[in-house]
Amino acid sequence: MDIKQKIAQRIKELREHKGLTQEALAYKSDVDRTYMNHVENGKRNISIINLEKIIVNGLEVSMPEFFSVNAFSN
Amino acid sequence: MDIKQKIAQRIKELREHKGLTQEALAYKSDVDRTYMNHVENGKRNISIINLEKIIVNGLEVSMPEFFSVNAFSN
DNA sequence: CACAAAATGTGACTTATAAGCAAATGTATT
DNA sequence: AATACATTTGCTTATAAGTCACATTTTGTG
Repeated sequence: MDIKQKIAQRIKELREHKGLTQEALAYKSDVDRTYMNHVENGKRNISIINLEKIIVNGLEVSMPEFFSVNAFSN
Repeated sequence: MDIKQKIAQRIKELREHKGLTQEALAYKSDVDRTYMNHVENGKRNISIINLEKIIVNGLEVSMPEFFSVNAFSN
């Protein structure tokens, strides 16, 4: 699986764990709802600045926590 | 410190630990030597695909290892 | 069930900017 | 001063960011 899809999956996993809609997460992350949807479907080669906004502001986890061994090894 | 600079620092740290030049790392990562330099100086908002190439192909570490707690928490 | 309302997904498009590269300069190291 | 490594500027091209209109799917309520 490619990195865009791993990112996508991880975002979705953490978003659902927090009980947020894509729209709510987008709002917290300060990105467009449809952009959030694209990312969560592995359709965007996101830049590190936008990714960090989603991780830190939106999902409220640390970078190491987002890129956990379980989610990203292999 | 912003995320670009954290990435920059972490790349430099791991590159030097492996005893590679910027040029050698660039070659392994399949990016331009000057681009590698820009990234390592925190001047580029790198995309996740290029970042992964540098981490996995160039530095030969996993994503979780790159984004270790020590390097990225706070 | 039916059918609204909420949530998610899609494709296409413009604008902003990342990617890539060349040429030249800077900075040691021998 | 020659070699190796790092840095900088400036430019073009490729593509990420951002948004819209609309479609589809899922969920809650009578």
